[in-house]
Amino acid sequence: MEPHVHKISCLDCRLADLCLPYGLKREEISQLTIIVKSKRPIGLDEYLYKQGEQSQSLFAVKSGSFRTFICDADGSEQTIGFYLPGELMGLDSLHNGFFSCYVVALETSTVCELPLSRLNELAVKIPGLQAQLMRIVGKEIASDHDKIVLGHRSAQEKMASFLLMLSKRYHALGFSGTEFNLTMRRRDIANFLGLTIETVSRQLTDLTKNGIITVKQRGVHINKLDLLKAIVEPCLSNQSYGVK
Amino acid sequence: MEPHVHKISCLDCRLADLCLPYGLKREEISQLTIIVKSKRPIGLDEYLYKQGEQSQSLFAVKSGSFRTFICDADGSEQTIGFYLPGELMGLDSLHNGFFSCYVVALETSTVCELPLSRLNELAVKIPGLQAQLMRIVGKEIASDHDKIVLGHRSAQEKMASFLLMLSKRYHALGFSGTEFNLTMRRRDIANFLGLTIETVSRQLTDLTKNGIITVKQRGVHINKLDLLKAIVEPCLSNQSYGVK
DNA sequence: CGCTCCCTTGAATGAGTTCAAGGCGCGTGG
DNA sequence: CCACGCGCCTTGAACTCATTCAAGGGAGCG
Repeated sequence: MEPHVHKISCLDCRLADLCLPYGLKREEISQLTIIVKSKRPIGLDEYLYKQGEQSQSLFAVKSGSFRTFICDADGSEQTIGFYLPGELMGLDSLHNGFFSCYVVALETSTVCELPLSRLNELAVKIPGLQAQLMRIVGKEIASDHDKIVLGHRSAQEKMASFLLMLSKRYHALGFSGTEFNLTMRRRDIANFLGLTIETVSRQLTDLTKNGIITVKQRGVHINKLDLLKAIVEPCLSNQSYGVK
Repeated sequence: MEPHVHKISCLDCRLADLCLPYGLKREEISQLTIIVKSKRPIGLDEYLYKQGEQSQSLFAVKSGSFRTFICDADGSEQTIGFYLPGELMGLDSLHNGFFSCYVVALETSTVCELPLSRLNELAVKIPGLQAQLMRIVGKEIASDHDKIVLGHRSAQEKMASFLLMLSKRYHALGFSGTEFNLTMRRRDIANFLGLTIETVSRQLTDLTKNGIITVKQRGVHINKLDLLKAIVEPCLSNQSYGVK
């Protein structure tokens, strides 16, 4: 028996305002819903797509989380980032139609598939959709710039930034911004931040000793958000100009 | 007397194939030309736009070169990248309508201004323009990913990558890929790569001692392109899948 | 229970920074 | 035309932060 894939309309999706439908009229969202393909859940360590594959679609995270990384010539991974619900994956493929990254699930996760051909058709008809797509793309670029800057910072600043980045994103999703689970392994964090596992571990220990956070396995509790922000402060660009 | 600004049509521009007009029909390029505003030249160290300013336009480099950077809370600069002719600046502002970077000229340079309102109108009418805009945006994202990865590399690899990146881009512009001038200062290179000026200097010296390059002031000659590539090799993602 | 994977901790090493000094090229003004 | 001064770049030596190497603890699972 075929597993039944329950299709949720973008109209009912609680992530709509963080995702493509933001700013669209009900009627327009209905049209968007039509082109969205639901996929079966992606399991832990399962690939959503691979570097070099031809891209037919973009993907929005419906639930769970993903890690995206590039593979070097010698086969070693370079984690580029993490995706949480509401975020759009596959934008890198707009360049030439091929994915330039791997995307792998950090837990059992679900996605909405957006076939590019149909998305482009619709974007021409719905200017608001085009606009939102551009906003999302611009956000991706701005966030990549933050990552570039972060790469030049100390281990402590990297670690603090990483935690704050997650805190903000979980908060925006309506979850707690001070208590959440790290769905990625330490080595993923280390690889993402350009540090070793040992350094990540030591940084977490230091933050714990200072009473700023409490860590229990993958679980993190931020006790002193202000102190965490104070660590990151000097490397923050003043870029909160009217952010949505 | 008003300085006369000579307007060159995109039809005649030798950069057209590297810029927005790529893939458009002659008729469509004419329409694009109409919305392009020529601006007076930008002088050395002059700003094209600043972080926090409202964005009305994107800008294409017509001649010269630019540096883009973010300012920290404490006022220190973080160079994000460099722009050469044919490249599009201001994509980061698509996020929320405000520039998240500064852009400053590294030499006397000229740009084409593309008012966003008119560009968006036109993109709806010309699907090919929309497509090319998306390709450019995707390229920006892919190149940002390369920069993130580069941030985790050794000083030698960073330096070699930087030179190769310039080599490729100059070559694509029809200039020599093995002999060119660095239009940026050492401190800009250092800041971009997340190194100190001293380290950049030492790396250049090392490459010179190995006979790989010859440096005279801002002038660089790559003697052994293959050796330079060999240094970068291990950090290259296999991402030349059908690149234009 | 014993394996494996994940994470932590400690000590030695090293790449890149910091600090300090000096050289080179270029514009300015005598 | 030369002298001076300033910015830009290079070089050397000491230091430091993160890495590397090595060992051990703890959770989850067959």
